Amino acid sequence: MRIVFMGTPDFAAASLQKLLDEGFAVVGVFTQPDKPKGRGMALQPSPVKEIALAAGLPVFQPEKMRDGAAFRQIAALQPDILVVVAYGRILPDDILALPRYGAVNVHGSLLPKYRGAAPIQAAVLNGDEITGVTTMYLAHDMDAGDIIFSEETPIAEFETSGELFDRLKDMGAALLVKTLRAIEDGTAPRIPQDHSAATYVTMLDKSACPIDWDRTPRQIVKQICGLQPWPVATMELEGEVFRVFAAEYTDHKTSLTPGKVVSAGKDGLEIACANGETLRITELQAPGKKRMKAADFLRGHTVRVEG
RNA sequence: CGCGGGGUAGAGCAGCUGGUAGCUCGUCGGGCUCAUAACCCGGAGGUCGUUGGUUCAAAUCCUUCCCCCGCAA
Repeated sequence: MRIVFMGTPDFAAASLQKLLDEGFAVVGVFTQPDKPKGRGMALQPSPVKEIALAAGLPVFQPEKMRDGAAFRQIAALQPDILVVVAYGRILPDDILALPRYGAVNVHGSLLPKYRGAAPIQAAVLNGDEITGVTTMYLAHDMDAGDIIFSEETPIAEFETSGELFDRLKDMGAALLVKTLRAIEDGTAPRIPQDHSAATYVTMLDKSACPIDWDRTPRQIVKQICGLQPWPVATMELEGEVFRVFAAEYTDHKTSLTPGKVVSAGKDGLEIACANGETLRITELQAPGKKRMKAADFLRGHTVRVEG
C-alpha cells in the first residue's frame, strides 16, 4: 500500500515515525513550508520534515493546495491512501478522492467531541476525565468523516496538555497502524458520526491566559494544566505578569476577595478563589527569569500578604 | 544582524550615578525551650558568565564571545 503522509507538528511526526518503524511504504511526505521561528527568527523545518528527510523520503511543501500543482504532485506519487495528521491545511475534495482508499486522519479527541484545532487542550481545560484518539476518513467538512477506530484514556487530575499530548500522539500512532492494517484487510469499520453531538474548538491564543480568581480552584488548576506547554496561564503580582505552571489544592477557607494573597511561604503562594476556597501556586515564572518553585521565588522577593 | 529582559555564595534576589560585595532561605556550630519547620548568637561558603580595554581603583563604564528567558509562531 503506497502511502502519502501529510502532517506538520510533533503530533504528526510521531505517526510518521511509527509508520516507518512498522515498515509501511511511505512514498512521499507533505508538510507546511518552513517558517521563521525562535530567537533570531531562523527558518525552522517542521518536525515531520525532519523525520522525512532523515528517512530519505521526498518532501513537498506547497504553499497552496488548490492551484492544481499539489494535485499533480500527489497524483504522480500514485498513492493508495493519504494519511493526514495535523497538516494544518484544508484539502480540496479532488485530492481526497484521488487515492483508491481515500484519506484517513488521526484526531486527538473522541469525535464528534472537539472537532477543530486544539482538541487535546480543550479536554484538559474543560476538566474532562476521559478523552482519547480517533481515526476517521477525511470528508468535506472538518473532522466530520466516518469514524474507523477510537481509543479512550483517562486524564489525570494534574496532567498538562503537553503530557497528554505525548501520550495521545503515541496512542494515535498505534491506532493509525491498526487502522491501516484493517483497511488493507478490508475489515475497517466505517461509523458515521453523530453530527448533532459535535462540538468545535478553535486554536488557543493568549486571551485564555489570565487567571480569573473568581473561578473554583479546580477550574483554575485545569486552566493552568490545559495551557501548558503553551500559551501558559498567567497572574498579576506586584504589577508584573507571571506565568503560572503548577498549583495544588488546599483545605483552607478564607474571607478574602478572590485574587488576594492569603499566605506566602515555603509551601508556595496561596491565593483566594471563588466561594472562599484557596489555591496554592507552587511553580511560576517571573518576566525575564526562568521557571522556578514559588518557594524559591519568595526567597528573593517579598510578596504582601493580605490575610 | 527581528525586538526586549537576564547571567553576583547551594537557592532566590539587592548592589550597577565606580573604591576588593550584602539580604532572605539553606548549611555548620552554639544557646533558649517540654518541644519545634519558632527564636537568639556565631561560622563556613562568591576568580560578581567570558575576553580585552578605560581608570590610581570596576560587580559597577566600553568591547568580544557563551548561556538562559520572554515577544513573535
